[in-house]
Amino acid sequence: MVPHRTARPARPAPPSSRDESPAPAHPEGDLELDLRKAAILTAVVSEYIETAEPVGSAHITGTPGVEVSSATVRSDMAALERDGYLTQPHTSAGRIPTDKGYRFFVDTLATPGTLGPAQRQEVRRFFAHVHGAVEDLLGHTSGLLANLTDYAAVVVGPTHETATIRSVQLVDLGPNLALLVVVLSDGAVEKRAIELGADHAGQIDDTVLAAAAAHLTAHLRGRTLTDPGIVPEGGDAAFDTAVRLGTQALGELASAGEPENVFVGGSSRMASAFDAVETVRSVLSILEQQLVVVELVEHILDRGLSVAIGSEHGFEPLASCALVLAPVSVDGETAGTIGVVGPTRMNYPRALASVQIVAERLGERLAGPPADGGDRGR
Amino acid sequence: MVPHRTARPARPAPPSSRDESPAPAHPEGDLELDLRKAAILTAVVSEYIETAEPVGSAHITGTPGVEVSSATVRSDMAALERDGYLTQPHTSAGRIPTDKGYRFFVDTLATPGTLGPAQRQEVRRFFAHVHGAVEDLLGHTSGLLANLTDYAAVVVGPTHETATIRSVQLVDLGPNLALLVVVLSDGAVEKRAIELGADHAGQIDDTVLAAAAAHLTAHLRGRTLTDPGIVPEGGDAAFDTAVRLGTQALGELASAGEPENVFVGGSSRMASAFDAVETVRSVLSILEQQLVVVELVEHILDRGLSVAIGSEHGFEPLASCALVLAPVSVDGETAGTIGVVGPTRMNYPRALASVQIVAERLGERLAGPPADGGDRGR
DNA sequence: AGGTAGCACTCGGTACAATCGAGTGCCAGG
DNA sequence: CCTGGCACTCGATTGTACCGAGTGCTACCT
Repeated sequence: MVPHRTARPARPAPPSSRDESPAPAHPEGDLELDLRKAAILTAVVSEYIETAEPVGSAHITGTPGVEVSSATVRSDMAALERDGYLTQPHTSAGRIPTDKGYRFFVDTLATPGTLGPAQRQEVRRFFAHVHGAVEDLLGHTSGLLANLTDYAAVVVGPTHETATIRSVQLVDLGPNLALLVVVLSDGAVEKRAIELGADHAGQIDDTVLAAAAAHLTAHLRGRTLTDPGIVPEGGDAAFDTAVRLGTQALGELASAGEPENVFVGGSSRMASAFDAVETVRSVLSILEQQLVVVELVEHILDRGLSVAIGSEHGFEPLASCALVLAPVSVDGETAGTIGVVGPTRMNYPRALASVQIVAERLGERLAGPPADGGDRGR
Repeated sequence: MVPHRTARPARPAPPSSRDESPAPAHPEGDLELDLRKAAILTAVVSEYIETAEPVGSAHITGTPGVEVSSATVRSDMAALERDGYLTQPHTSAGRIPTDKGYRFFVDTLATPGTLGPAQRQEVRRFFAHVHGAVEDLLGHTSGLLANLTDYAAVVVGPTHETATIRSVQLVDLGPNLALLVVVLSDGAVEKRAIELGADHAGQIDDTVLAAAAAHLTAHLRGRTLTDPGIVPEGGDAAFDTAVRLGTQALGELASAGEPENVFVGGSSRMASAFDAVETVRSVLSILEQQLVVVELVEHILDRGLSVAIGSEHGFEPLASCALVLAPVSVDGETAGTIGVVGPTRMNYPRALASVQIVAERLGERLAGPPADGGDRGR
């Protein structure tokens, strides 16, 4: 129920890195961070997320849990740096968090953050007013999420792998051209053009197409696209040809690398997220490759993470990015994923809160279209 | 056949701006540019497109048509500046072209430029290998065009306004849910979910749906989505309900602001096109709003332009951009538009050449799917 | 022992002046 | 009408000094 806490094993720190630590064996957390160190680290991360500037020891004295002098903070910061939670861009500058530092911050986050009333309102209005096909809904959702978080948002729709065929239709489109239209149980509609070829010209008319379509529907209903089974022939020549062409088109459709409906919204926001133009360009170009995005998202989820920070996802071109993901569940089943992509110094609390609430609402919406009438949900 | 030459009236210069000109009445072109001035302007534009730096008088002495000293060039440049073709970023800097300067450059361009063999090869390979539905083809085409030009590319597919209905189908999707699937004559497939409502539960089964669909098809075939006409009722209650719900969904479908299938590719390339991050951000955010893009493109075409430079399109947020467009014609009819969006200092020759060839090939492809077999076209 | 105050040190950023040089406008002379 | 020459402009570059935020270390305090 708390998707931002990642399912990583309890001991993230490699044991070999501790022998340097001057800290004595505390009675409390074994090799977890000192309470104060934790507070300091949290403060540094928060501050850096906000200001994007290296934060010095003096800046965080006085924040809750850090009622000590700057000198003490300094020594703790040095320790945190030794342990890999912080870095210095250069000597005599403040510290900035490492990926590991962000990780700690996210993992110890008490609450995923809450949205402001304006944001909540936006979400409510969105789901009250949005309409149209599922594809459009998903597309617009990516826009919503981008708006809420001010980062790029991705929405990966459900794959049709488990969806079964509900109907097959063949529509005449003119000379020698027909269209195969397949409706799947999840409401998706796939289509593919079929060339009849000059040799069957005239033989295959509307009647034949309709008969062949009925035949295909009868035999394919309930099967999946990827494993349609075999459709027997058994009519006259024209009929069999139509069936054969239809089956063939169906096969091509299944193998034609489904686009895995994925929507990336708000990528323009990456422009302000980084200062180096080259970084912006490369990140944008990654986001354009929807296939890569899908793979990345699935790779991250496979590893059991819902937040992947910088190097954690192991995808070099996005090393300066973090992803916050959440599955969308419909009736208990996972029906896609949504998430945001931002700089590693992203506002995690807000991102987590936004992703969580949108995932939830989207799930509800996908489960049952809006109860007509009262649109002031919940 | 030469789409880059715009259809603007012959005399772009307002007559009032000439009385300042010290140049005597030339016997040749009345108030067209001096031959040498034209050469100089062209040289400045070319140079600036290449280097992105203000070009000084000395840089272009010696280029064809400009066999004079730098001093002469200077005085001509001053005149060109007075006439609004060039500007100086600041005193004692070189000149950069104004929108009007680019316009002249484009209008007097002898040839739209030719692509390198590598590019030609890329186009050929693309159209030889691409496959799948029209939507995918258009989407990939935007990627191709972005690759060729190194700018963002837009592909606007044909609207379905004139397409007629070929088939209407109603598919049962589970409890109280059905799907309306409409196939149009241009091969497009539209769909919309229909809620049957609890009160008809059980009454409307597969058989009723099929009958209603056949009824709808019979009466709607050949009509357009926007003007479907009236479908008579005339069966039992369940049948009529199904027909009514279907008609209603059809109406919603038509009015539900068709997404006007539009594809924007390669927007990441805008990151390198401008130096100001803010410009990048705003341009990208425009490109994300497909509706705006479509309107802009149509607005430009309506004005008879195929190249819109900076202020010419009158769209403030893209004032620093130029668009190069070309219609895609299929069997003599316009079936969409493709184009590129880049900085005003874009490589017009290459952009024009790329847009032209891709538009042509895309048209051919849309007219008739690939002649199976020999894919070494033309 | 852990925290603190103090201190020397580092080093990026800024401010300022000097200089450079690309480029201009103008003018007198071919 | 073009050209060479010249004074001038002004952004960019370089060098220098300096400021100050921030650090690490150590002696000292509780």
